[in-house]
Amino acid sequence: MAEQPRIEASAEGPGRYRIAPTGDMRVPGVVFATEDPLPQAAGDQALAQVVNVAALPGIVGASYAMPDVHWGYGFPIGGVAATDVEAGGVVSPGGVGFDISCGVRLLAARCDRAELAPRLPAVMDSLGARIPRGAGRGAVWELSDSRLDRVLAEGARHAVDSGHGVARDLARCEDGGALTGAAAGGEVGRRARERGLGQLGSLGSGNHFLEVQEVDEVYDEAAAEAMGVRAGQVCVMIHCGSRGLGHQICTDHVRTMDRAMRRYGVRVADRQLAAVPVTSPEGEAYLRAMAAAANYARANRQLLSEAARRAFTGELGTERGGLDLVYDISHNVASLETHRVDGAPRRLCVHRKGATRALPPGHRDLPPELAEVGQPVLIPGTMGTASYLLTGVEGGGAWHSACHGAGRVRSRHGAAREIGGGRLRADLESRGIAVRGTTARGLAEEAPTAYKDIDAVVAATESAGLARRVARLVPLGVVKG
DNA sequence: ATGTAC
Repeated sequence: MAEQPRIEASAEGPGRYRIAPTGDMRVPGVVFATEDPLPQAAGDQALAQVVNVAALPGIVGASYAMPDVHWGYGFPIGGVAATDVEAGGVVSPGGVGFDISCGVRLLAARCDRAELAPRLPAVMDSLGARIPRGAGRGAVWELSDSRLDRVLAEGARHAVDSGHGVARDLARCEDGGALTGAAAGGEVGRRARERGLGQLGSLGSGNHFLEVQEVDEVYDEAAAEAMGVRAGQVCVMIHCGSRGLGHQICTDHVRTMDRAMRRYGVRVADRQLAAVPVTSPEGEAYLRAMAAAANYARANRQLLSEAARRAFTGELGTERGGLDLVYDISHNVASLETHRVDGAPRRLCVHRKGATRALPPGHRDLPPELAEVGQPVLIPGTMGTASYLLTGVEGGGAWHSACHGAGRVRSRHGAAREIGGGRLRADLESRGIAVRGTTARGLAEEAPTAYKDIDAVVAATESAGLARRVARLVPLGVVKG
């Protein structure tokens, strides 16, 4: 176990802690938190990982940690790191995570809680029957090889073009629903493709979910209205990623980089930080494969949205059951962005792993209808707890990034030992939250006690000036992966 | 997160 690094309050403002550069660190560590900046889990090495990331070739600014930071593979989950592409900056699959483009989508229903209430059990049953979940195969849309190619290249756009959604959906997806520059060749290996064929339109497992929610509180009426949500409204939130395809791509490219690193003279503090220069053939190949997996994840959330729409319209009719996309955003991805560094614009490879992009009002990457309010930032809560809709703010730190969720503080095993799934289900149902899917063990592993308090994480994110609250959502029903 | 171990 590495020694816990020294961390101190930052002079740059409230809600910030700093790890001064020592040893091989090229930049400081910056941890955003209101109090107790140390991750709570016993043996959690997240801060040591913040230090390791600070030593990556080409890193600029700082090695950042969001308020929900916890221990991950190589990089901490809740970590943000940018490298200077033209100054030998590296790209690392560990800085994106195994679940490439894991993310969240929020849809707004055309009804309120009271209108839905009599039909909620039937809607939940229909969702339970329509939403593939759990490990392994199961898909809303079984793909042929050529269809998979289109999904990898065009993401949610191909799903919509094929009748799975409406054109307006794409305007409300980050990057218009498709990252450009996705792999056209062997960067996505045969095993990754095989795993992807049978999983498009599926939740997966762990903390992934589809929830029916109610808008519990609105903090900014104007922003909420621009985004298409209002108090009392029913919403659907989907949290999932690129399933086995993204996992296999990460595995394959970590192995390739682990072998290639020496050739580029890249030395890292932890083998799990395997990295190569962004401009190297291996770096470019990873970014193309990552984009393909990101497109798969976006199409995955699009297909699940369609399944949810069928469940809602089936029970509520085509008018009341309509689901309008609020936004779709990833929290596990690297992107090439231009930012000012020491006063000059630089091309950066920004790794966000368990961190959400949070563009401020007026940013040119926003669609016109969101230009005034900023980028919607979707923060999924833990089962049975609140979720949040935030928006990016001017001057947001960490290259315009925010948190991504509550952040685990107890292992799956530890969580399951603490509370039985049966009791948890009874607790949820006694609070009027319908649960469909998963096993007792699956429920117990995701117990709210295994996570930080989402309200506190979001408050810390806001007070650190990373993003601000637009609305809070609470669950009415959950379909667990 | 993950055909929860190559």
